[in-house]
Amino acid sequence: MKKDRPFTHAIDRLGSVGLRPTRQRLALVRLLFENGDRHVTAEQLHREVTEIGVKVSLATIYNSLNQFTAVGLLREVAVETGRSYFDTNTAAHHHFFNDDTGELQDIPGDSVVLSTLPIAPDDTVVESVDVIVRVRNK
Amino acid sequence: MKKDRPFTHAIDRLGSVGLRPTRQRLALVRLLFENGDRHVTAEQLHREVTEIGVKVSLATIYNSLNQFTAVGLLREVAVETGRSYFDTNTAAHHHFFNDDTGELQDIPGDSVVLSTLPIAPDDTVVESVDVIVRVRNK
DNA sequence: CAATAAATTGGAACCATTATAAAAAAATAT
DNA sequence: ATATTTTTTTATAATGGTTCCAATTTATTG
Ligand SMILES: [Mn+2]
Ligand SMILES: [Mn+2]
Ligand SMILES: [Zn+2]
Ligand SMILES: [Zn+2]
Repeated sequence: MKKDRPFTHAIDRLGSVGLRPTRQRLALVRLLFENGDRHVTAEQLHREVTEIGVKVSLATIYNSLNQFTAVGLLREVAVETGRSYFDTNTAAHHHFFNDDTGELQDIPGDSVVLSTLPIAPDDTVVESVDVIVRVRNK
Repeated sequence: MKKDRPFTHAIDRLGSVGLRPTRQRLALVRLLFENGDRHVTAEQLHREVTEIGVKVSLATIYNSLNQFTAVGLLREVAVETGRSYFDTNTAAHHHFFNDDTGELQDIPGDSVVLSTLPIAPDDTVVESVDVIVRVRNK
Protein backbone atom coordinates (compact mmCIF):
# COMPACT_ATOMS: atom_id res chain seq x y z
CA MET A 1 0.00 0.00 0.00
CA LYS A 2 1.16 3.45 -0.98
CA LYS A 3 1.34 6.55 1.23
CA ASP A 4 -0.52 9.57 -0.12
CA ARG A 5 1.50 12.16 1.76
CA PRO A 6 3.10 14.52 -0.78
CA PHE A 7 6.75 13.92 -1.58
CA THR A 8 7.20 10.84 0.49
CA HIS A 9 10.09 10.05 -1.74
CA ALA A 10 13.21 12.16 -1.90
CA ILE A 11 13.28 11.90 -5.67
CA ASP A 12 9.79 13.41 -5.98
CA ARG A 13 10.60 16.22 -3.62
CA LEU A 14 13.60 17.19 -5.71
CA GLY A 15 11.63 16.82 -8.92
CA SER A 16 8.90 19.11 -7.59
CA VAL A 17 11.37 21.97 -7.26
CA GLY A 18 13.31 21.29 -10.43
CA LEU A 19 16.51 19.96 -8.90
CA ARG A 20 18.18 16.88 -10.32
CA PRO A 21 18.13 13.84 -8.08
CA THR A 22 21.82 13.31 -7.64
CA ARG A 23 23.25 10.81 -5.17
CA GLN A 24 24.32 13.68 -2.88
CA ARG A 25 21.05 15.60 -2.93
CA LEU A 26 19.03 12.44 -2.42
CA ALA A 27 21.00 11.54 0.69
CA LEU A 28 20.60 15.05 2.08
CA VAL A 29 16.88 15.22 1.35
CA ARG A 30 16.36 11.89 3.09
CA LEU A 31 18.25 13.03 6.17
CA LEU A 32 16.41 16.31 6.25
CA PHE A 33 12.84 15.33 5.50
CA GLU A 34 12.31 11.69 6.36
CA ASN A 35 12.31 12.11 10.12
CA GLY A 36 10.00 15.00 10.97
CA ASP A 37 10.96 18.64 11.31
CA ARG A 38 14.62 19.41 11.80
CA HIS A 39 16.98 22.30 12.48
CA VAL A 40 20.52 21.75 11.28
CA THR A 41 23.76 23.55 10.62
CA ALA A 42 25.94 22.76 7.61
CA GLU A 43 28.55 21.04 9.76
CA GLN A 44 25.93 18.92 11.52
CA LEU A 45 24.43 17.74 8.26
CA HIS A 46 27.87 17.03 6.86
CA ARG A 47 28.71 14.89 9.89
CA GLU A 48 25.41 13.00 9.57
CA VAL A 49 25.71 12.25 5.90
CA THR A 50 29.28 11.14 6.39
CA GLU A 51 28.23 8.86 9.23
CA ILE A 52 25.77 6.97 7.05
CA GLY A 53 28.61 6.35 4.64
CA VAL A 54 27.77 8.81 1.89
CA LYS A 55 30.68 10.94 0.75
CA VAL A 56 29.59 14.54 0.15
CA SER A 57 31.92 17.51 0.19
CA LEU A 58 31.25 20.40 2.52
CA ALA A 59 30.95 22.67 -0.53
CA THR A 60 28.06 20.53 -1.74
CA ILE A 61 26.41 20.68 1.67
CA TYR A 62 26.45 24.48 1.47
CA ASN A 63 25.36 24.50 -2.16
CA SER A 64 22.48 22.17 -1.40
CA LEU A 65 21.32 23.99 1.73
CA ASN A 66 21.31 27.26 -0.19
CA GLN A 67 19.53 25.74 -3.18
CA PHE A 68 16.92 24.07 -0.97
CA THR A 69 16.37 27.39 0.76
CA ALA A 70 16.08 29.25 -2.55
CA VAL A 71 13.34 26.92 -3.79
CA GLY A 72 11.44 27.02 -0.51
CA LEU A 73 12.24 23.57 0.78
CA LEU A 74 14.10 25.04 3.74
CA ARG A 75 14.29 28.31 5.57
CA GLU A 76 17.21 29.92 7.30
CA VAL A 77 16.94 30.96 10.95
CA ALA A 78 19.32 33.53 12.45
CA VAL A 79 19.92 32.76 16.10
CA GLU A 80 23.55 33.54 16.59
CA THR A 81 26.19 35.21 14.55
CA GLY A 82 28.80 32.83 13.27
CA ARG A 83 26.69 29.99 11.98
CA SER A 84 23.45 29.45 10.12
CA TYR A 85 20.64 27.13 11.02
CA PHE A 86 18.37 25.63 8.38
CA ASP A 87 14.82 24.66 9.22
CA THR A 88 12.76 22.03 7.39
CA ASN A 89 9.58 23.65 8.66
CA THR A 90 8.88 26.52 6.28
CA ALA A 91 5.53 27.47 7.80
CA ALA A 92 5.35 30.54 10.05
CA HIS A 93 6.44 29.50 13.52
CA HIS A 94 8.81 30.46 16.30
CA HIS A 95 11.73 28.98 18.20
CA PHE A 96 13.36 28.08 21.44
CA PHE A 97 17.11 28.39 21.32
CA ASN A 98 19.19 26.70 23.98
CA ASP A 99 22.29 28.81 24.45
CA ASP A 100 24.07 26.02 26.31
CA THR A 101 23.57 23.26 23.78
CA GLY A 102 23.08 25.27 20.58
CA GLU A 103 19.85 23.34 20.02
CA LEU A 104 17.10 25.08 18.08
CA GLN A 105 13.56 23.80 18.47
CA ASP A 106 10.09 24.79 17.36
CA ILE A 107 7.69 26.46 19.72
CA PRO A 108 4.58 24.31 19.49
CA GLY A 109 1.43 25.51 17.76
CA ASP A 110 0.17 28.90 18.83
CA SER A 111 1.72 28.83 22.27
CA VAL A 112 3.26 32.17 21.49
CA VAL A 113 1.23 34.85 19.76
CA LEU A 114 1.89 38.50 19.15
CA SER A 115 -1.04 40.48 20.49
CA THR A 116 -0.22 43.56 18.43
CA LEU A 117 2.02 43.84 15.48
CA PRO A 118 3.78 47.14 15.26
CA ILE A 119 3.54 49.55 12.36
CA ALA A 120 6.52 49.13 10.06
CA PRO A 121 8.79 52.14 9.55
CA ASP A 122 8.00 54.51 6.65
CA ASP A 123 8.39 53.06 3.18
CA THR A 124 8.91 49.55 4.46
CA VAL A 125 6.77 46.43 4.52
CA VAL A 126 6.88 43.61 7.04
CA GLU A 127 8.52 40.56 5.57
CA SER A 128 8.40 38.21 8.55
CA VAL A 129 8.33 38.14 12.32
CA ASP A 130 10.79 35.97 14.20
CA VAL A 131 10.39 35.21 17.86
CA ILE A 132 13.30 33.52 19.58
CA VAL A 133 12.92 32.45 23.17
CA ARG A 134 16.40 31.94 24.53
CA VAL A 135 16.71 29.36 27.26
CA ARG A 136 19.49 27.91 29.42
CA ASN A 137 19.89 24.58 31.13
CA LYS A 138 18.65 24.58 34.72
CA MET B 1 23.85 74.10 36.38
CA LYS B 2 24.50 70.39 36.54
CA LYS B 3 22.42 67.62 34.92
CA ASP B 4 21.21 64.97 37.34
CA ARG B 5 20.85 62.22 34.76
CA PRO B 6 23.13 59.32 35.74
CA PHE B 7 26.42 59.01 33.88
CA THR B 8 26.10 62.11 31.80
CA HIS B 9 29.84 61.99 31.49
CA ALA B 10 31.66 59.23 29.74
CA ILE B 11 34.25 59.07 32.49
CA ASP B 12 31.58 58.38 35.12
CA ARG B 13 29.95 55.72 33.04
CA LEU B 14 33.25 53.88 32.71
CA GLY B 15 34.02 54.36 36.39
CA SER B 16 30.66 52.91 37.36
CA VAL B 17 31.51 49.60 35.70
CA GLY B 18 35.15 49.48 36.77
CA LEU B 19 36.75 50.18 33.41
CA ARG B 20 39.64 52.62 33.16
CA PRO B 21 38.87 55.81 31.28
CA THR B 22 41.34 55.55 28.45
CA ARG B 23 41.35 57.88 25.48
CA GLN B 24 39.94 55.11 23.28
CA ARG B 25 37.16 54.02 25.61
CA LEU B 26 36.12 57.59 26.31
CA ALA B 27 35.74 58.31 22.61
CA LEU B 28 33.70 55.14 22.10
CA VAL B 29 31.47 55.77 25.10
CA ARG B 30 30.75 59.27 23.88
CA LEU B 31 29.83 58.06 20.41
CA LEU B 32 27.68 55.30 21.80
CA PHE B 33 25.83 57.00 24.63
CA GLU B 34 25.74 60.74 24.07
CA ASN B 35 23.20 60.72 21.26
CA GLY B 36 20.29 58.53 22.36
CA ASP B 37 19.90 54.81 21.74
CA ARG B 38 22.04 53.28 19.04
CA HIS B 39 22.59 50.00 17.20
CA VAL B 40 26.06 49.61 15.74
CA THR B 41 28.39 47.06 14.26
CA ALA B 42 32.10 47.01 15.05
CA GLU B 43 33.01 48.26 11.59
CA GLN B 44 30.49 51.11 11.80
CA LEU B 45 31.81 52.27 15.14
CA HIS B 46 35.36 52.02 13.88
CA ARG B 47 34.50 54.21 10.91
CA GLU B 48 32.79 56.77 13.14
CA VAL B 49 35.57 57.06 15.66
CA THR B 50 38.10 57.35 12.87
CA GLU B 51 36.04 60.09 11.23
CA ILE B 52 36.13 62.26 14.34
CA GLY B 53 39.90 61.97 14.26
CA VAL B 54 40.49 59.50 17.07
CA LYS B 55 42.82 56.64 16.17
CA VAL B 56 41.55 53.36 17.61
CA SER B 57 42.50 49.95 16.30
CA LEU B 58 39.81 47.52 15.20
CA ALA B 59 41.05 45.12 17.88
CA THR B 60 40.27 47.72 20.51
CA ILE B 61 36.83 48.30 19.04
CA TYR B 62 36.10 44.60 19.46
CA ASN B 63 37.67 44.48 22.90
CA SER B 64 35.63 47.47 24.02
CA LEU B 65 32.33 46.29 22.57
CA ASN B 66 32.80 42.93 24.27
CA GLN B 67 33.82 44.50 27.56
CA PHE B 68 30.90 46.95 27.50
CA THR B 69 28.59 44.04 26.80
CA ALA B 70 30.10 41.96 29.61
CA VAL B 71 29.47 44.71 32.16
CA GLY B 72 25.94 45.39 30.95
CA LEU B 73 26.52 48.70 29.20
CA LEU B 74 25.55 47.14 25.87
CA ARG B 75 23.72 44.11 24.64
CA GLU B 76 24.33 42.06 21.55
CA VAL B 77 21.51 41.48 19.07
CA ALA B 78 21.64 38.57 16.62
CA VAL B 79 19.88 39.52 13.40
CA GLU B 80 22.00 37.98 10.72
CA THR B 81 24.86 35.58 10.64
CA GLY B 82 28.16 37.12 9.77
CA ARG B 83 28.13 40.27 11.85
CA SER B 84 27.12 41.37 15.33
CA TYR B 85 25.03 44.34 16.29
CA PHE B 86 25.48 46.05 19.64
CA ASP B 87 22.60 47.88 21.25
CA THR B 88 22.94 50.72 23.77
CA ASN B 89 19.44 50.03 25.03
CA THR B 90 19.80 47.17 27.50
CA ALA B 91 16.17 47.20 28.64
CA ALA B 92 13.83 44.50 27.32
CA HIS B 93 12.60 45.60 23.91
CA HIS B 94 12.27 44.38 20.34
CA HIS B 95 13.50 45.30 16.88
CA PHE B 96 12.78 46.09 13.29
CA PHE B 97 15.49 44.90 10.96
CA ASN B 98 15.65 46.29 7.46
CA ASP B 99 17.08 43.56 5.27
CA ASP B 100 17.82 46.01 2.46
CA THR B 101 19.76 48.57 4.46
CA GLY B 102 21.00 46.46 7.38
CA GLU B 103 19.49 49.02 9.73
CA LEU B 104 18.36 47.82 13.13
CA GLN B 105 15.85 49.92 15.04
CA ASP B 106 13.85 49.68 18.22
CA ILE B 107 10.19 48.83 18.15
CA PRO B 108 8.61 51.62 20.13
CA GLY B 109 7.17 51.08 23.60
CA ASP B 110 4.79 48.19 23.92
CA SER B 111 3.64 48.21 20.33
CA VAL B 112 4.48 44.55 20.21
CA VAL B 113 3.50 42.27 23.06
CA LEU B 114 3.50 38.53 23.40
CA SER B 115 0.07 37.41 24.49
CA THR B 116 1.28 34.07 25.80
CA LEU B 117 4.73 33.01 26.62
CA PRO B 118 5.37 29.38 25.92
CA ILE B 119 6.52 26.85 28.49
CA ALA B 120 10.25 26.33 28.23
CA PRO B 121 11.52 22.83 27.41
CA ASP B 122 12.28 20.49 30.32
CA ASP B 123 15.17 21.49 32.57
CA THR B 124 15.54 24.89 30.94
CA VAL B 125 14.68 28.41 31.99
CA VAL B 126 13.77 31.34 29.77
CA GLU B 127 16.64 33.77 29.53
CA SER B 128 15.15 36.33 27.13
CA VAL B 129 12.68 36.73 24.33
CA ASP B 130 13.75 38.42 21.12
CA VAL B 131 11.25 39.58 18.55
CA ILE B 132 12.65 40.66 15.22
CA VAL B 133 10.28 42.13 12.66
CA ARG B 134 12.04 41.92 9.33
CA VAL B 135 11.10 44.60 6.84
CA ARG B 136 12.04 45.55 3.28
CA ASN B 137 12.00 48.85 1.44
CA LYS B 138 8.78 49.47 -0.46
C1' DC C 1 59.93 59.08 39.74
C1' DA C 2 60.13 54.04 39.71
C1' DA C 3 57.71 49.93 39.57
C1' DT C 4 53.74 47.46 38.40
C1' DA C 5 49.49 46.50 36.17
C1' DA C 6 46.36 47.19 32.46
C1' DA C 7 45.24 48.51 27.82
C1' DT C 8 46.26 49.09 23.00
C1' DT C 9 48.12 47.64 18.78
C1' DG C 10 49.40 45.37 14.19
C1' DG C 11 49.38 41.35 12.41
C1' DA C 12 48.58 36.44 12.51
C1' DA C 13 45.19 32.99 13.24
C1' DC C 14 40.54 31.34 13.11
C1' DC C 15 36.27 29.70 11.32
C1' DA C 16 32.10 29.68 8.75
C1' DT C 17 31.01 30.50 4.27
C1' DT C 18 31.58 31.50 -0.72
C1' DA C 19 34.14 31.46 -5.09
C1' DT C 20 36.79 29.08 -8.61
C1' DA C 21 37.96 26.10 -12.02
C1' DA C 22 38.74 21.37 -13.15
C1' DA C 23 36.77 16.67 -13.03
C1' DA C 24 32.67 13.77 -12.80
C1' DA C 25 27.96 12.79 -13.57
C1' DA C 26 23.58 13.41 -15.75
C1' DA C 27 20.67 14.70 -19.56
C1' DT C 28 20.07 15.15 -24.44
C1' DA C 29 20.96 14.40 -29.27
C1' DT C 30 22.52 11.49 -32.78
C1' DA D 1 24.66 2.98 -27.08
C1' DT D 2 27.80 6.82 -28.06
C1' DA D 3 28.81 11.39 -28.50
C1' DT D 4 27.75 15.94 -27.08
C1' DT D 5 26.14 19.28 -23.98
C1' DT D 6 24.79 20.80 -19.55
C1' DT D 7 24.75 20.43 -14.73
C1' DT D 8 26.81 19.06 -10.51
C1' DT D 9 30.40 17.95 -7.50
C1' DT D 10 34.78 18.60 -5.64
C1' DA D 11 39.33 20.18 -3.81
C1' DT D 12 41.19 24.13 -2.86
C1' DA D 13 41.69 29.06 -2.53
C1' DA D 14 39.65 33.28 -1.13
C1' DT D 15 36.78 36.08 1.91
C1' DG D 16 35.13 38.58 5.90
C1' DG D 17 34.13 39.15 10.54
C1' DT D 18 36.16 38.15 14.82
C1' DT D 19 39.63 36.62 18.16
C1' DC D 20 44.34 35.75 19.61
C1' DC D 21 49.05 37.08 20.52
C1' DA D 22 53.17 39.17 21.96
C1' DA D 23 55.28 43.61 21.91
C1' DT D 24 54.64 48.37 23.03
C1' DT D 25 52.35 52.08 25.24
C1' DT D 26 49.60 54.03 28.81
C1' DA D 27 47.69 54.31 33.37
C1' DT D 28 47.93 53.47 38.19
C1' DT D 29 50.31 52.57 42.47
C1' DG D 30 54.11 52.85 45.68
MN1 LIG E 1 23.06 31.77 2.86
MN1 LIG F 1 31.07 38.48 21.09
ZN1 LIG G 1 11.54 25.63 13.18
ZN1 LIG H 1 17.42 48.12 20.49
